[in-house]
Amino acid sequence: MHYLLGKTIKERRNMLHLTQEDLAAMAGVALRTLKSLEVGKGNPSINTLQKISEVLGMEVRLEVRKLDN
Amino acid sequence: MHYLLGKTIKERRNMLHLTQEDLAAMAGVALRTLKSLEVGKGNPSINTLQKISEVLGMEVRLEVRKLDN
DNA sequence: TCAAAAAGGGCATTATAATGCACTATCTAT
DNA sequence: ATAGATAGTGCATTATAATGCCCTTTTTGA
Repeated sequence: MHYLLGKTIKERRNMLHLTQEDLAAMAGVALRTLKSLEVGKGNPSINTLQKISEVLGMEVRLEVRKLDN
Repeated sequence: MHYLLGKTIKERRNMLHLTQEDLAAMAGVALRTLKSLEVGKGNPSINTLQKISEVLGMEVRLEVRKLDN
């Protein structure tokens, strides 16, 4: 269901040359959690998402949908 | 912690003239869940957030942080 | 090649989000 | 002012996210 989310995280992580282990440690989330997330499994809380996003220099935003797609 | 998130949801909901009961029903989440979320309590999953965002014509996005704030 | 590193997954446990219920507080029209 | 509608909260329960352990698969550098 959140395949795109995991894909985004994985791509950004690779772009920064971080391993899953690096990112998980830096973000303060369990490696197992990050692994699952990246392959699109699970339904992360925004806490988890934000901790990871922080390290990736990204942010979770809630915004009005742009017209069209 | 997610005070801003709840505030955003509440503002958008009022803008659309929906009650918490309306929104919760339309989004398919428990009223209790929405209430807590709007006052900044809890740590919603992105599923919950997305269901609510959908009804509000909003979306949860993960994007690279803009330079500065 | 092939050994080490990195990624992916099964499963049990723990922490906590989601929910229901019942109540109180606040807002809103009359 | 006051009744009904809407919003906020405490607490117990249920569903599930987060985690740890351990093993398999895939990738990568020498």
